[in-house]
Amino acid sequence: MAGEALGKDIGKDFGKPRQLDFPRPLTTVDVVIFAIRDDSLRVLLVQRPAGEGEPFPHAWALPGGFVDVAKDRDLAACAARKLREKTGVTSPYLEQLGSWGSATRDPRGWSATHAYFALIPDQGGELASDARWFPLPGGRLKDKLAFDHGDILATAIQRLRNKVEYTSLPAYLMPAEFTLPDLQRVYEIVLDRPLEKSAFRTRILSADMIEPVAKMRRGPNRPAQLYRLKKGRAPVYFVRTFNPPE
Amino acid sequence: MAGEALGKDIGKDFGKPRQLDFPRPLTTVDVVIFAIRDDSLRVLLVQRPAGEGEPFPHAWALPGGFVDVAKDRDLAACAARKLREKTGVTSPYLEQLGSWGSATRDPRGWSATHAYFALIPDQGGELASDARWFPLPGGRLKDKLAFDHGDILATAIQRLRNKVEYTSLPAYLMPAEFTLPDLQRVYEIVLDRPLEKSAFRTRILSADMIEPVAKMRRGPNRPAQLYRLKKGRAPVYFVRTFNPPE
DNA sequence: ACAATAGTGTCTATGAGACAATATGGT
DNA sequence: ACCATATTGTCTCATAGACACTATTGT
Repeated sequence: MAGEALGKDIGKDFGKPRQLDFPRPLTTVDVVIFAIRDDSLRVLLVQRPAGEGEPFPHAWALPGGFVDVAKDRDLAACAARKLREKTGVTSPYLEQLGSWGSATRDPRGWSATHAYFALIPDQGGELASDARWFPLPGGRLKDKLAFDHGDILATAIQRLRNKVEYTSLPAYLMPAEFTLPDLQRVYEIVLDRPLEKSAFRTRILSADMIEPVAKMRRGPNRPAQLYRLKKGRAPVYFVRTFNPPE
Repeated sequence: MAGEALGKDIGKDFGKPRQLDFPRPLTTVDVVIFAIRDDSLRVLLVQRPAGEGEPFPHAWALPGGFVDVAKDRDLAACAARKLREKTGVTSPYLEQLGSWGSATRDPRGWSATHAYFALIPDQGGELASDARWFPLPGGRLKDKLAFDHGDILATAIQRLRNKVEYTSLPAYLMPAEFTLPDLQRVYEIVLDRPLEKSAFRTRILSADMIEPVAKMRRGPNRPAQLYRLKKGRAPVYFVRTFNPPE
């Protein structure tokens, strides 16, 4: 069976496929999905199944799986499909994080995963029953994850924090309409340190990435202007970082 | 034959490998190798073979090839091996660039490549006979490359230029000893614009990334202090970019 | 002395950090 | 009026950009 499937793929158009006749690594795609929930940064994890031959039974892992050469046109489409299947989100911020491949990361054999990195707004309720949002206190996850997913997650958190210093990425974690203090709070959650109100506002407003809507957020105090992301959601790169506090 | 090779990989430790019984994408690693030669940024390309069943015969391509599950412990080792085979360099700057995978990028079937990005000093003479250093006038390559290697190369150039704005990466393109004007020249070659001498020197020297050696470069004018990279070659990130000229 | 390049200093503009001051709603 | 939060303003500091100036070699 394996031979037939592989042979069909190999022998299609070429007379002498000798050079393709060697074992191929497994190919997977995994997605690190971040969202802000309950005032903290969270990552979506799924529990590994416990069937026979399944590696890391019951362990928590990044959502992902094998590339389906029939269904997936390319890697990004595969990542988008996995994100959609788990969260229903179709138009997120999705970027490639990197790839991890080695002889030992999967007990089933030499395998390589293409890791992606998604930012989505808080989606309210419904999740697949095997999925959960895990908080990341101090930018770390307590639990050990399946495969090398702990490494991949750590890399994703580092990349997110690093980019938040000088880009508009947190905008993709916001709901459709939000205030400047809301946005600042999200920056502070991700960076885990307070930012200066005044400098923050100057920077965001001069970046020309958001526009006011004709509404105010009302509460028991002075109302705040509501904004939304401008169309053409390309992330903005600032010329200077928020100065780290050493 | 194909079935036997695949079966050996699959059936090793598990009783019911049903879930692995599907076609696997091809897995390759490609390396974008940059160096400065003759006062210009160059990339190392190799010519595709012309045997039967070979895709893109005679076309130029990035050095790379299939992951060898017997020889390569992991992806980085595979990339380092390919770099070593083509250039003899063993201790370069090597980082992951990203991965490209789709049903159509290789006529032999669904394939994914893990692309790496290397910076090496100019190595003087000897190259494999199928390899050549191509200049990149204006940050572009005239020739069409095999597969999607043109896209990969363009991404690598963009990443290099972007990082050069705020990191010490060009240091890895320098020979063991170099002067500050030498280093500035390399920055200018990569960025394709002149930089201010004074600001450049202040920035590099305060970054604590190089140290003077007890020698001067002599010429028909004032001698220049020679420097070398400090040990622990981690790249330095500056807190501000060189201001782009808009 | 002169050419040529190495290296330093001076002045200005920009934007962050600190923090004070003001604005505007609900109660 | 008072509280709480939003929004703006003021002052200082660090660093890039522009550009002038000084230093040191070979010829």
